Amino acid sequence: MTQNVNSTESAIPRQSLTSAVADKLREQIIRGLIPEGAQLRQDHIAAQFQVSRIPVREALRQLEAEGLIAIVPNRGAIVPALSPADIEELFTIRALLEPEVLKSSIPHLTQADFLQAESVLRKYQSDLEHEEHVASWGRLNWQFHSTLYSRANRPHFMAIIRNVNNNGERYTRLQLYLTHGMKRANEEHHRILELCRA
Amino acid sequence: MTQNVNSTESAIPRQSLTSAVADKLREQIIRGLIPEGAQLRQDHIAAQFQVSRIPVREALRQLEAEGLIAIVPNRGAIVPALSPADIEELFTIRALLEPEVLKSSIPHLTQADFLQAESVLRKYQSDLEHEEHVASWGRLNWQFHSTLYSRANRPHFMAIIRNVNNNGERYTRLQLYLTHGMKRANEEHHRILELCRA
DNA sequence: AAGGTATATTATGGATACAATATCCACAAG
DNA sequence: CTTGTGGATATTGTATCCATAATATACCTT
Repeated sequence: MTQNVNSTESAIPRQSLTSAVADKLREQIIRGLIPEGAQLRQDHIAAQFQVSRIPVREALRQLEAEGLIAIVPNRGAIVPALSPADIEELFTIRALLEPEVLKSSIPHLTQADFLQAESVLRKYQSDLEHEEHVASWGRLNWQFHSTLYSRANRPHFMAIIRNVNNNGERYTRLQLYLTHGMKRANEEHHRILELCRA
Repeated sequence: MTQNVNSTESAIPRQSLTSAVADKLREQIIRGLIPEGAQLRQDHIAAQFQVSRIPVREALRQLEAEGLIAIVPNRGAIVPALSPADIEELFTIRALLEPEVLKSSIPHLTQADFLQAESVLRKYQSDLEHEEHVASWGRLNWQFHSTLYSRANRPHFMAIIRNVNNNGERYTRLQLYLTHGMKRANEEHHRILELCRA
C-alpha cells in the first residue's frame, strides 16, 4: 500500500477511511478488476486494506447508492452484470444530459482548457494504440469530457454524469477493445473539440 | 425492537436496519422536517430509532451518496441548503429525462394504470385544497408521475429521476405552497393524463 | 440410491465498549 | 483586542461479541 504515507506537505484535508476505501473499491470495479457477479466479502476487503469491517461496510453502502454494487440482505454485495438494455439506457442518459452541460460550459472555456483537452486527447490517442493500456482508456476519456464540461458550473449534472459514466465504463472499454472502434471515437473527439472552439 | 412489525404477508425479504433508518431519514429530509443546515447527530438519531450507531452511520453514507446530505469530515452531516441555481438544475435534469421515460412507457400503459393515475390525481387534488396536508403533496405528485412511467422498463432512468425528485421535493412543495400554483399544476397533470390516453 | 432432514460452517447484521482525533467554545494571558 | 490553551463534545475507527440467515455437509429414512 503506497497510500497514506502521509505526505509531509498538505496533510490537511485527510479524507475519512470510509471514503478512501470507497474510492479504491470504486476504481477496482470500474476498471473491471472485480469480475461481474463476484462477491465482495467484507472480511476480505478489510484485510486487503488493513482496516476493520466498519469502514468497509460504510463504503459498500455508499457504492450501492451509486449503483456500482448490489447488496443482497444477509448475502453480501456483488458486482451486478449489466444487460445490453442497461448499457443502452446508460448511454441514452448521457446523450440527454451531456449536451446540456457542454452548452453551458462552452462560452466560458478558456484557451488553457482547450490546450489541456488537446493534451489529454493526445495521451488518449497514444494509449489507444497500446492494448496493454486498456485500463487507462476510461480515465482519459473521462478527463477529456470533464475538461470540456468544467466551466458549466452544473454540479448536479456533473455528479449524475460522472456516476453514469462509472456504471458503464467497464463496457465502454470492453466495446472499444472488441470492436476496435477506437479510431471512430478518436475522430469524434477531435470533431467535438473543433466544434467547441468555433 | 419495536420496529420491523413486518407486514403480515411476504415477510421474506426483511430489509436491514440500515435500510430502514435510511428510509426514515430520507423521508424526514424530503418532507422538510429537518431544516436546512441542521446537523444530523449520530447519537441523537440512534436514540430516536433505538438502534446503535452502526446502522445510522451506514445510512448517512448512503444518503450522502444520494446527495440528500453532506458529510463534512469530523464534523458530521448536515442538510444542505439549495441555491436557486441548484433547484433550476434539478428541474432541468428532470425536464430532460422524464419525457424519454414517458415516451417509453406510454405504449405499454394499461387501462388499470390510467385508472390508478386518475385516482391518485383525485386524492392529490383533494389534498391540495387543505394546506395541512402539505406533507403529502410531494408523495402524491411522485405517485402520479411514477404510475405513468411504470411501464417504461427503464430502471436507471427511474433511479435517477426518483433521486433528483427527492433532492428537490422540499422546494417543490414550498413553491406550490407559496405561489398557490396548485391549480396550474393540477391542470397540467390532467392535460398530461389526457395526452397519454391519446 | 434418492430425497429430505439435521447439523455445522460461514458471512452478514448489529450491539457494545473503548481509543483516537478533530472541532468548537469559553476563558485566561499577553 | 488578540491569541492560545484547555476542556467538552462529536465523529471516526477498532476490537469483540452475539444473533441470524444462507449455504454446505452429513446423516437418516424410505
